[in-house]
Amino acid sequence: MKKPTILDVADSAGVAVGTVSRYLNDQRIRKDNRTRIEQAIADLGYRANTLARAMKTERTNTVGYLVPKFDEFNSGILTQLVRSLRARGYSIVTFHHSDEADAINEALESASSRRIDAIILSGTHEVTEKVQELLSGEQPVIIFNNDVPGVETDKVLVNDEAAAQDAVSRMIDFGHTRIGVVTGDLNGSTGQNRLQGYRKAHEQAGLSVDEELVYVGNWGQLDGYTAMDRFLGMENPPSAVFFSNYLMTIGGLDCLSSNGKQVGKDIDLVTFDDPDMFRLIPPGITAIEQPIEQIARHLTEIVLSRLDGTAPDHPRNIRVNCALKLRGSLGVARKASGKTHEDS
Amino acid sequence: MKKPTILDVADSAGVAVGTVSRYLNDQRIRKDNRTRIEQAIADLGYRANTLARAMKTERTNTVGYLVPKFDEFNSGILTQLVRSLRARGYSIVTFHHSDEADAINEALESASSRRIDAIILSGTHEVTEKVQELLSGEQPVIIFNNDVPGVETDKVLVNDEAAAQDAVSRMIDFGHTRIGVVTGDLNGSTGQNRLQGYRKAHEQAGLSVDEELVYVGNWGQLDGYTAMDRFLGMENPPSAVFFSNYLMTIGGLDCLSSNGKQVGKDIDLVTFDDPDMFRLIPPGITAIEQPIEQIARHLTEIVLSRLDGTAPDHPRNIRVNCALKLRGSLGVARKASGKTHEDS
DNA sequence: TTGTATGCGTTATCAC
DNA sequence: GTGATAACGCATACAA
Repeated sequence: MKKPTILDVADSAGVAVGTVSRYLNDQRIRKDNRTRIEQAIADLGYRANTLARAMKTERTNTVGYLVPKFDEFNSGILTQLVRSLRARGYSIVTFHHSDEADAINEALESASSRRIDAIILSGTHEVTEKVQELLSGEQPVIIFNNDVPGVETDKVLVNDEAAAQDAVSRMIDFGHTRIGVVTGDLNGSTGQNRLQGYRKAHEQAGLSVDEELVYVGNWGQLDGYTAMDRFLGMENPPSAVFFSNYLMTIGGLDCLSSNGKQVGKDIDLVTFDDPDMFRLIPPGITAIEQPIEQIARHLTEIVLSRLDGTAPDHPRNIRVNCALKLRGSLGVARKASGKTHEDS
Repeated sequence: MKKPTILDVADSAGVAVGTVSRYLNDQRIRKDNRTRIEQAIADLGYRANTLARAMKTERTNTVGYLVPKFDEFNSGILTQLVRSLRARGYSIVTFHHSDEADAINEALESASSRRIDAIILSGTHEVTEKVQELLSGEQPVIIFNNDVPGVETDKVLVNDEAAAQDAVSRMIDFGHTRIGVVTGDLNGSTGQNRLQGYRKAHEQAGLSVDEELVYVGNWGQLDGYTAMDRFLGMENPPSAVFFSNYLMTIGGLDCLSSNGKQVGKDIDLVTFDDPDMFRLIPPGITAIEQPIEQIARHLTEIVLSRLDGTAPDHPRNIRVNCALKLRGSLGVARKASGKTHEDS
């Protein structure tokens, strides 16, 4: 028993297919025809075939979402996007690539082959050429989180450098002069800029950076562990560490705990990303909170306006700010600073 | 400049469309034709139109993934699924419904209208009727995590009741007699079974359950906070609490921290779900670890076999076991039990 | 093995 | 407003 088509509906309602089609697309219809069509649809359990529609309209009402992994941040964005885009009739097809070039290519080809209407992606340097190819097509591409430099398209990024600089400056304010940094892949803007913020903070304070304290990882938990392990093994270890994302921070915390070191006492710690649990890990992890809702809102707005055709011709370039959540892991006890704004 | 079609490729290669089509579908082709077609495809940047193909083949190579929210558990499963299904040419379109009936219906209608080949869903009681409708169609439906009773289809579930019972029994072993429980929505099997495990453990130990200690929440962080707050306010508070998922645990931890209570000292705590950070929250949260990889593997295997047609006629019903990770939050210090296996 | 023709379920373009 | 009909891009049965 095959799925009913528009033709079955037309038969059952005693009208022509064109009329049914017009009904489905909210065009003017005689009232009695309308009721009979609705009846027929209900009787037959008819569901419009999106594929056939897409063939004519060149619109699949589908948006691609391509990220390196579904971590807390990307899942959070996805949650919002599914909701807000679904409200406008769009579905989201997801891809993740683990930063592997093959996976990225496969995903982009699949996306292209599926004729998705737009793609939202967290950039990687690997991505550049394929994205250029996409851009030469007619599908809007929106980049978030990790920039793909040299690509001219809509972007929603956080102010990585400024946020990192601000955070590290705070660490310096608290009296730290030897601050370790664990950053992610430097091929991406995120890794680069967060490290750059770390350097700028030092520069501004007239401190020089001991390159031994700069650890370049790849965003993974293990990287954080390894980095912290190296720091702890040093003759002159850092008194505080700045982590560029939460997964590496978890690794670092794991290492500290394995070595019996106490955060906020033996060593201070500040991190990019603020998952809920950081508040609960004593003495509270000082963290840079990325405004997930805000980012998702911008993405939604941009996607929809591009698809509506109401977007400006030039690519938009949005930078959102992050908030530093001061908590015990930046030794508040050690030096009672004037304002320590904590979330309630 | 429109996207090239199979016809353009055929022209450019000097062959007929049928030949190109056969090439695309890995059928036998004369060698020289093959090379010329490949050349043409490269020249034109041709990408097969999945939609048009799907209209003929009735296969979209798309699998739907419908969950209440993209939390750590569901995101973890999704990560694995995207990878393993992509390897077989399938893309995943995601939906989340926040347990709202409207959202569920919309998602299922969208899925149906998109002619996805199969759908993997974390059940809800709300889902029942619509799922039945789907099942009467030809799309395979695979249920995981939360059962939809009365629906006959493939299922991959964890042994909720046994795992909970085991965990609570351990708590009783440790000397607890007043154990609070915070469970999720009792309309779902997950909430029901985990609570049932709690009851069974009591029964088996000859303890009666004080119904005052049973808090029914809805899986959210706030529920955990509220529950713990109520427990703490009691005249005769529980000496330990069992949480049915990690989000509620976070809420509970938050409440404890706000009230200056120490886990593993003032109160013991065991939870379903084991996100990485639970190891790091002192003194370590004793947790029931769900085997995400294993679940995802089963789901993949079932989906693929259904789509291959190699699956048995009868629905499969898989139950996987969970591991209890004993940590400090179940007062090991208080009563040194014989075996306390901790992950290394 | 290859070319040709038909149809998949819609929408859009016509006359009516 | 409505009905008939030609596309959309591909796979496939059939003829060559």
